[in-house]
Amino acid sequence: MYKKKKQLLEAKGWKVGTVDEFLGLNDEEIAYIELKLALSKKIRELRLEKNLTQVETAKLLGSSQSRVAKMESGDPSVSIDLQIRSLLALGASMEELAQVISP
Amino acid sequence: MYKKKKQLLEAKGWKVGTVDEFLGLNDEEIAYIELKLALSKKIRELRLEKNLTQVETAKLLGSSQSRVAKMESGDPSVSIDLQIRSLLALGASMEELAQVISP
DNA sequence: TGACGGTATGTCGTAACTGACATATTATTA
DNA sequence: TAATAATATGTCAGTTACGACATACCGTCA
Repeated sequence: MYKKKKQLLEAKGWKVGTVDEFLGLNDEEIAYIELKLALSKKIRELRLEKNLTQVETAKLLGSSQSRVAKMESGDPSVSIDLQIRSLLALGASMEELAQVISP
Repeated sequence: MYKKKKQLLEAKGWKVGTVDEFLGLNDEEIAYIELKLALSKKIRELRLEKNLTQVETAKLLGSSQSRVAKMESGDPSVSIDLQIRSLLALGASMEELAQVISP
């Protein structure tokens, strides 16, 4: 199974076992999850750019290390809302944000 | 008071009275609210493009008319997450989404 | 090997969001 | 004017997302 599909499923909170578990994910859901994963990567990217640990970043955001880890993995318990607020707090511009969504 | 500022404050859930209420909104918060308002407008735009009422749209989204109205007004009780999911459900592409964020 | 810094994973109580409903407001048309 | 359709506003109970904490995992360096 391709890595991207696996990530999609895992981000949805599913365990990957059989192939046809892909059924049940419609276009909107796939777009949503891909968006979340793209934001994940950008958060980690900005954090590393600034040479911050997850603990330091959590403090900066008023959050916790575990939640930062979840943000960066596209965990189902993390909303896109929080990801965007975090990116803005990390200094991302609107242009950068837009580029994450549509590179 | 300019309309945009008024919208910003109202979206934040504040009543507009005096000028210095603007204090307390930092850059990130302003960016967040502007983003929410931009998404609001796009939701209405797509809905009207499809000649849907809020009631019809609510049914399409599995939501309610009142929440659609709030989505379209950038109400503080509506998350960016819900706005994005709604836009995707209304058929918005990633490119459109990106353009909303950075026109 | 062990210790340590960084990250990942799981759980929990609380706060924020959500759909639903009631009701108010606005616009249009007879 | 009244009636009707569309939208806006307010509230609330159920759900979800949140920060916090504990603990597990992983790499690196002594």
